[in-house]
Amino acid sequence: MTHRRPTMNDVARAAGVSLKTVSRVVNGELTVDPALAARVRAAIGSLNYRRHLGASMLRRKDRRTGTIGLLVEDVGNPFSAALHRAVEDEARARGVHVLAGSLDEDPDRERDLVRAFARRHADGLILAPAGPDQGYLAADLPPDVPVVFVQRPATGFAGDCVLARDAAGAVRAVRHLIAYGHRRIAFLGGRADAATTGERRRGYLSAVDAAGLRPFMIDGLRGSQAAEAVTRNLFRRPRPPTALFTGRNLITIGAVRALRLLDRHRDAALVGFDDFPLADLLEPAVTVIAQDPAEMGRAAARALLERIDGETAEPREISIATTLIPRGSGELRPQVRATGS
Amino acid sequence: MTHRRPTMNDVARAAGVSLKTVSRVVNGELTVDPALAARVRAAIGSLNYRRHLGASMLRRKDRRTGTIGLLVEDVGNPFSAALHRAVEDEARARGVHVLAGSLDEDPDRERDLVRAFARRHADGLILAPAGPDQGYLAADLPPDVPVVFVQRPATGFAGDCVLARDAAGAVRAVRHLIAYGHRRIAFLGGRADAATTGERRRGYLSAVDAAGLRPFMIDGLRGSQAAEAVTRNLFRRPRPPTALFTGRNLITIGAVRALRLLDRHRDAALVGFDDFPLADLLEPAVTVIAQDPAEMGRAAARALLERIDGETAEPREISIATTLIPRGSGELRPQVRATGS
DNA sequence: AAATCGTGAGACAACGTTGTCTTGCAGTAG
DNA sequence: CTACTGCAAGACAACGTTGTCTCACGATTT
Repeated sequence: MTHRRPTMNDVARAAGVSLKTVSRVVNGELTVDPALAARVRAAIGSLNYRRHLGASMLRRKDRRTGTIGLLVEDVGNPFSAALHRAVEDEARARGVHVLAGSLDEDPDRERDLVRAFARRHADGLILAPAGPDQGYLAADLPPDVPVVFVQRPATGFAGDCVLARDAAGAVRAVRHLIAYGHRRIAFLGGRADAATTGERRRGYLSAVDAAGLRPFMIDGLRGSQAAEAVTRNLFRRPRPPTALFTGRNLITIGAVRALRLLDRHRDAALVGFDDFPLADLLEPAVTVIAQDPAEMGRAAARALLERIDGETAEPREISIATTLIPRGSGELRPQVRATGS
Repeated sequence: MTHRRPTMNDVARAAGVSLKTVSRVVNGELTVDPALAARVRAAIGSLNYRRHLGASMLRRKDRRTGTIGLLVEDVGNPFSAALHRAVEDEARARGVHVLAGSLDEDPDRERDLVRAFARRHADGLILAPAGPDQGYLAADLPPDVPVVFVQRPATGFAGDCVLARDAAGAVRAVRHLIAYGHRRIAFLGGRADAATTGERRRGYLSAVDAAGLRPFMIDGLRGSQAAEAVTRNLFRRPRPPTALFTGRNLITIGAVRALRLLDRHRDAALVGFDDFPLADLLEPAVTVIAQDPAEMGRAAARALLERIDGETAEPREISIATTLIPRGSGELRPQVRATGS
């Protein structure tokens, strides 16, 4: 006799009851005599029986798998990892598990992973959109599987959406620098097509405009090294900026490296979007507009779990505040006085 | 008519073939006339049919789900996140998806999550053991589901094991400090029952012994704040250490904070186990024994996928080298000359 | 005391898919 | 021209579970 997985039938035989009674006990129905139920549970224990999830799901159509999918930019970066962790905590409190995947800003990968999670019967999805359009979700996802978007808004599919107040945060950063006397403030932004970058850029522009300054933007930076190179070039120009506003944590780190190499880290001001670990231990410590990835994760998970529990209200947009954390680098005053008025 | 999920039968009717033929096409069997297969595929496309994973798994017993489970200490910490990312990349190349969970060093949670993943038919598990014994795996996991352990060895269950050379790395760190003239070297370690801490402590002790020095250990630190507090107390003593060797990244960071606050960061030497982002940008930059979490993740994933593909050799132990990265903090010489011989 | 009700427990079918067996048909050898 | 082979494609059962229906039995009502 080979190592066969025990079935409800085996349990029923061992306990001397019918198959159906075992099913009832396993599903916690209360219409079973306690003595019988105890016998069944004993048999389950001694056979080490586990219900076959597939068979169960096959029979009952409404069945939840107790799994949600989380699709973020990169499970390895601190922002996504913190969000993941918060989602996991919130889910765990409800007995729900989390499947996570990294998109790498690749729309094809986004669609692939959505399909994969749909096949695995995820009860719902938390998605940080990578592609420009999420219309495909209607076709790839069963109609009763809700999606909550985080970080970036979605196009072409309705769902709750948890966003940081990107534009407001950017305005705050620029005003802060202006308050410290800066008039040449450069913006170093990420990929041009990412919605977050767009919002931050918009905030930068409007604040710069409102103050009557000339905007100075470099867009489309992909990573820390690109940001470092660009920053070094920036300070070779005849009239370099006196302050930098960087659009995301990797760019901020690249800028810090460049300023350090150029030995400008004590006079060029820097405010970064996104907090990052150890920002407070650098010299000078880095002033940031902090998002709250944990709060975003919690909010997204809560919204999703409510939808899964049947909430049918109109999709909401939940926006999570950003905080300016002054640490030093953003409070440096310009060294070279502007010659104008 | 309600929104019913299309079945193979629906596809068969639409394509004018039998149910079984659809099954053959879906499973890529080659015994189907190309013209028929094309008709079937067209029908699948127009109905947007997806095979019901549960029903499929129910019927074929050998079926892989294409999912592996990853159980790490905390998906939010940089080490685990990097490992996760590497596992995901390696798995993705084989079309396999990754379910991840955080254990928080809690043995109960470890067992819970293993059960949860078993229920979801994970094809295999990568586990960084939290508890002292993994004997329960034999009962909770079907006999054909392989487990690969990372970071810490397992007890009571056979499986491949991917470890960093913890003891060797610790010896290296201590020798490095000794070479720079230190004779009072303190060790700040993590939880006493974690195998990694044990190994690192062992390495510290043997290197200190070999040099004829007196060991000086503080164990059981849980996080960054505990490490910070302990370090501050340490330097209030009459003869404080001239060098610190810290047992993991969170402890290193706590120690850095304390040294900074005490303004000892320019004279007390520090070598940390585990690299961490921005260690090179601190002042002084932090010398570390770097593990290679990405390499560990890749090795673990490869080993697991081989096992899943039927590899049956004896369990291997794969050990991944650590690297000493000198950056400054570990090359500070002791300021107060020892008065001895 | 007969009729009614409520409740616990079993019989049976069905979920969507795949393994096995059978059928039908064309091609080929005798 | 018959018999046999090979192969594509269909018929049917089975996987392990749960929904629905039915039955038996004791308690309550008339």
